[in-house]
Formats: sequence, structure tokens, C-alpha cells
Amino acid sequence: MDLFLPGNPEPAATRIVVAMSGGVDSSVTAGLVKEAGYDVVGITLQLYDHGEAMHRKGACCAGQDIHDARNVADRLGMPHYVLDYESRFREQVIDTFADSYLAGETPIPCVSCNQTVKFSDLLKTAQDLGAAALVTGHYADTRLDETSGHMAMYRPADLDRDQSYFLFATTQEQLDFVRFPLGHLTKAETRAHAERVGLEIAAKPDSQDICFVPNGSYSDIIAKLRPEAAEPGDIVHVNGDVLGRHDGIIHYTVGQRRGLGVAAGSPLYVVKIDASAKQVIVGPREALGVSRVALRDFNWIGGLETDLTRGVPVAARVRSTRPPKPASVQLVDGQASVDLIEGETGVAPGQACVLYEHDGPGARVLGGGFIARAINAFEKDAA
RNA sequence: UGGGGCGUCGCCAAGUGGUAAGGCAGCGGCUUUUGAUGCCGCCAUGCGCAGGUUCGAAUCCUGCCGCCCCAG
Repeated sequence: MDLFLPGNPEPAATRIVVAMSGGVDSSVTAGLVKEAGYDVVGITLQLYDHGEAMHRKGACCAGQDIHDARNVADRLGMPHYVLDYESRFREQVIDTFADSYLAGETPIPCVSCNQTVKFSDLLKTAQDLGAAALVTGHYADTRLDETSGHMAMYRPADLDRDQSYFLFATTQEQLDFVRFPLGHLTKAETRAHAERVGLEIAAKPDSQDICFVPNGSYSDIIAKLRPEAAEPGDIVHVNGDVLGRHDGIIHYTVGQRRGLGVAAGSPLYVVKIDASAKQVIVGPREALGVSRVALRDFNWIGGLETDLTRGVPVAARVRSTRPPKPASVQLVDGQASVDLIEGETGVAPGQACVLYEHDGPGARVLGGGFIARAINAFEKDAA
């Protein structure tokens, strides 16, 4: 394991902070760094209420998981701290999440959590503790770019677990300080490590769903925080026909098929959400085609030498579960937009468009942005 | 109350004597470290109601009920 620390310091004299969620991945990460001889400090963030999520599977950073993290730290023989980040998490992740839905978007809380709570607040805490690096259990790879002297991010060895999509907003400065030791491992290898070290949580289920949402009913939470987003409205066909009613735009996302409750002979998909009119606009599958997306909060970690004012060929993902597809990115007047050469479907504003060097394994992560607007293929033709 | 047509799952819709297709919606599951998509499975012992004919009827006959259309 190479942490690429500047100056190759003596491990025993080098403090490393490991973010421990209580899950298998971060626990093994802590174990690996400890085994490498570093002065490891484990930190677990308490992100939301302890009551509700106490025994829920797939949660992280609350209740049982905090106990699990503490037990792992004890087992590994490292100091462990639990920090109360509830208010920060609420302000920077949950409120942002709710506001996004209110605006008719589909947020991606894992990204905002990484970019604020973890890589901003926790990172600063790690620096305050004198750490040389903040290490997490993300499945992504980082390596030193010899020419620039800066770290670069790559897709991990285990493409099935690739979490680089959720890390696109990591700035170069943050990237130079964080490390992801699991980037070379498959999930199976990680679990094998967990068993080898004797971690009780070796067989713990993978986390999934939104961590702070109990039972997957995220709409309940938003309805509580932003009641307006739960107000009923019309379901309108792209041809203008009003087909039915819905119970709030929070229940829908672009590309969604199920849950419309409208029978039209052939499947209907959500094409667009008009928050101000409280309308969910639906249409046939063909109406989902998107050829271009406009990005906001654009982050570029693909090297300073790239001239983004000209179209730069990349591979882009508009969803975490799809492979990167050929595209080109361009910066015009500071606004980033991406042309999707083969087109994509079900592209929802609020989601991330993440850019890679190419569509193959081991590709460098070049950055990306949040999708501000998706231009439908037919709209483009019309214009 | 002259003529014609129609009534099959929540919606649409095959089936015209041989023991209820399919699509949409819905439900369940798999997949997924966001929301989706996708895939798999389930979903009418009964065909407006009541009788009758027949070995056998959603399919034929009779009556009733309800819609629709054309004529008044």
C-alpha cells in the first residue's frame, strides 16, 4: 500500500486520520493503514439522530454503526473519536437535498456529503490533528502525477464498486490530502481482509439507499422539511393533455416510469418536472433522449494544461450505474456543458455528470458538475 | 321504448361453441453506496344481470339493466 505521502515520511512518525463509518470498507481501510505502521486515528462522524436509524441495515454514521466503528478501532488498537456533525450534516446535506427536490431536481446527497462534511469539515479536523492525510474507504484510486506533483484520481480496480462518480467534486487541494487505499481491491478482497483481521463486521451488509432516510421513504423527510414539494399537481403529457394528478413532485424524477398511475397503452416516463407549476410532465421513452447537458459547480481535476474553452473529448457518466460514454466538454464564458455523442436517457437535473479520460477501466477522473439543465435531443433539432 | 351498436381485470383490448391473449396501471423480487432505468414474477374459477339451449357458452336464444349513435 502506497499512500504517496510527500517526502516518504517514516510511518510510525506519521499521523493518518481514517474516516470510519462502521462499515466493512472503512474498517478494513483503517486496518490496512494501521498494519502499514502509521500513527492512525479513527474518526467517526455522527451525522444524524441516534434513535430512528439505530438498528437499520444499510445505514451509516449513526447508532449501531458508531458502536461498530468503536469496536473495530479497539480491536485494531487505535484511538477513536466520535465527532458530532449533526448540525453541519443537516445544513449542508439534508437541507440541500430538500431544497433540490423543492426545485424539481433530483439531488445526490452522497456528493454533497463528500464535498462538504467529509472533504471540507473532516479534512480540516484531520489537518488540525496534524495528520499527513485523510484516508477513507471509497472505491477510487489516487496516484501521484509525477509531472505536476499533484495527485490524480482514477477509477478503481473493482469497477462494480466504482465510487468515483460520487467524488467528482473533490478539488485538487482536497485530492492532494485524501487517500483511498481500497482502490486496488475488489469488494471480495476487502471482506477477506476483514475476516483475516478478525473484524466482527466482516459480513455486515453493504450500505445502500440514502443513509439518513429510514426505510427508503425519503419523501416523508422532504415533506416534513419542505411541505410545498408534497403539494399535489397535474400529470401532463408532452402533447399537453392532462392525464392525472400526483401527490407532490418529490415523488418523481426524470426517467421514472413506475408510480405514475396513468395507463396509456404504452409506458410513460417522467420527461420533466416543472416545480413552479407543480407539474410532472410525462411522455414516451423517445422523449427522454438527451444530447447535451449544462453543468453548474463545475470542477476540473484533469490537469491545468487542458484548454477547456475548446471542446475536449472525454467520457461522461450521467448516472452512477452506467458506463462512461463518449462525450466532449467545453467551457464557454465560464459555463461548462457536455455534448453526449451517443445521447443518454433519463438525465435528471441535480444529478452529476462526471467526466473521465476515456471509457475503459482505470480511466482518470477529470471532474464534472451538477446537471443544471438537460437539452432534449428533439429540442436541439428544433432549435 | 323507430332503427342500429355496445357492455370481457383499475384503463385499453383479443376472443363468435371447447373450457378467458396481450399492452398499460398496480403489487412483489433481483440489480443499484443517490433518485431512476432495466430484468424476473404475480395479477379475471370468470366475461353487465337473470334465465334457457348444449356434453360443453364470454361466444347461441329470451328477458332485464346500462351506455352510445342515427333518426324523431
